[in-house]
Amino acid sequence: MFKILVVEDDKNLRKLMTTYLKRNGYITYEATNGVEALDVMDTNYVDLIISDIMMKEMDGYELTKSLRDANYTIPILLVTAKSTITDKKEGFLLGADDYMVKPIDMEELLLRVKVLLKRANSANETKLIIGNMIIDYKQMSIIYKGKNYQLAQKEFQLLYKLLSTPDTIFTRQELMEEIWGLDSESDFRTVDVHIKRIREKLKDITEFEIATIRGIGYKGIIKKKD
Amino acid sequence: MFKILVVEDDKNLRKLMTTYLKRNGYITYEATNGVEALDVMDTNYVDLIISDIMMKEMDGYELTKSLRDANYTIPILLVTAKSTITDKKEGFLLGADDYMVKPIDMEELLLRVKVLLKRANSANETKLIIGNMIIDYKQMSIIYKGKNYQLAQKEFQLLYKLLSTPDTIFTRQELMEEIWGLDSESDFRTVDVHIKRIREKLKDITEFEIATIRGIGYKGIIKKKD
DNA sequence: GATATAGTTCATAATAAGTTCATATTTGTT
DNA sequence: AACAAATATGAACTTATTATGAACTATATC
Repeated sequence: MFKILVVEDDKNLRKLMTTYLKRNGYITYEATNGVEALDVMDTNYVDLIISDIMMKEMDGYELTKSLRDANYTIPILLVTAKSTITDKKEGFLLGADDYMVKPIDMEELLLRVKVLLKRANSANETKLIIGNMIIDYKQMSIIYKGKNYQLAQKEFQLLYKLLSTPDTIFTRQELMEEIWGLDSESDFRTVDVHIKRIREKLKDITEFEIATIRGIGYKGIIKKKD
Repeated sequence: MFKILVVEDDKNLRKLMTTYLKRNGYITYEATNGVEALDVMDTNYVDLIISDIMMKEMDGYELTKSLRDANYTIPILLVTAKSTITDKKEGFLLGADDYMVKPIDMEELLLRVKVLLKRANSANETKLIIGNMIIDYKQMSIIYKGKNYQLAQKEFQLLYKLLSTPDTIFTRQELMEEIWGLDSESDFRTVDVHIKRIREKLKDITEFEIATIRGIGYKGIIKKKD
């Protein structure tokens, strides 16, 4: 199910929104300002952000900007009491995806959330999203907390294979056949070396692990949080 | 430039919107109902539709539905005097992308149009602004810290392509097809030479980088400042 | 038609990816 | 604890791909 982070310092409004969202099948996280929001995102995968603009510590504009700067494409819906055109312009320019003015009509909120999620998800085709890590097959890139990790081609394919079917054991044979091709003459130990290099290059990422299954092969494990 | 079809039976409002849009660099078409709108689309390419809901002949809902049924993904912004939630729901469910209630604030209309186009096109601007660097496609110029850098045509197009969709890997094949044309007989190594010359000529600019993806192609990277 | 500019090709150097292998370390078994 | 078997690791090596410089060709400019 989709996970929505509600950033709002007014407790009543925040509760109203999360209750409404939960009742409609969304999982919600809460934060009272931008800094808290970033904290939540550090440890949880979030599909969409609904954020107030005026808040202490870090406001909605700053939150939007810092997420976009870090290459996050997550949909952001800004909410505000002010409705001057300058405010709207500011929000849109910084990369917000939608904008609603208080008082918020909850029905409309749900509708807009739905539209935003639909749009974001149809562009997520060949991506594996594991916690804070995004593995994009097409771009051959791994993004973790805004940082880009570079793997060589064989390494990347190996990792993708292991994590797209987690908890499943693959023999070296199987991995070689799929990634090197049926006719490969390379030694099976080559797989070990690649696994070693993946572990080394991605040692900062705690979201997953490649486990050795002695006598058989390897499997990808996705580590669950809380 | 972008082409916008305004579907509205109230002549005054229609003129107001088209005037405003034209003044901001859009090309506009007009229609007074859904049937006329479909006629216009039959003979003209349109990037976005702004449509009233209540109209004779074919209303905004029907127009939206018939376009979506025909698999058009063109962005549609519905405009209405009614603002009940049922109406909004109806519009969104049928596949509209945004919704505005009369009276229309023209500044806000412009903002929403821009966001919708960007989303649909993700290449809204003909200028790329990356930190201190401005890449103007029309003028084929690159300005960085007040200084002008001159690239040859092919070089410029390559750079523009890479930076207008950053972080995306392009194969030499893809780059050639897009810039040289489908039927080009030139060697793929030619791309390498151009890349080399771009890097050489723009080596002072730290805002971006062209990364080699060994075995695949190249990608543009926009470097974030802290 | 001379000159400059852009674009292409090609040979060679440089580099990164992939492989192999010898050795260290870990793991499971008795 | 001792042993065997398997895996991890570091480094050397091989291969494939890209970068580079320079020559060459086409195109535009005067």
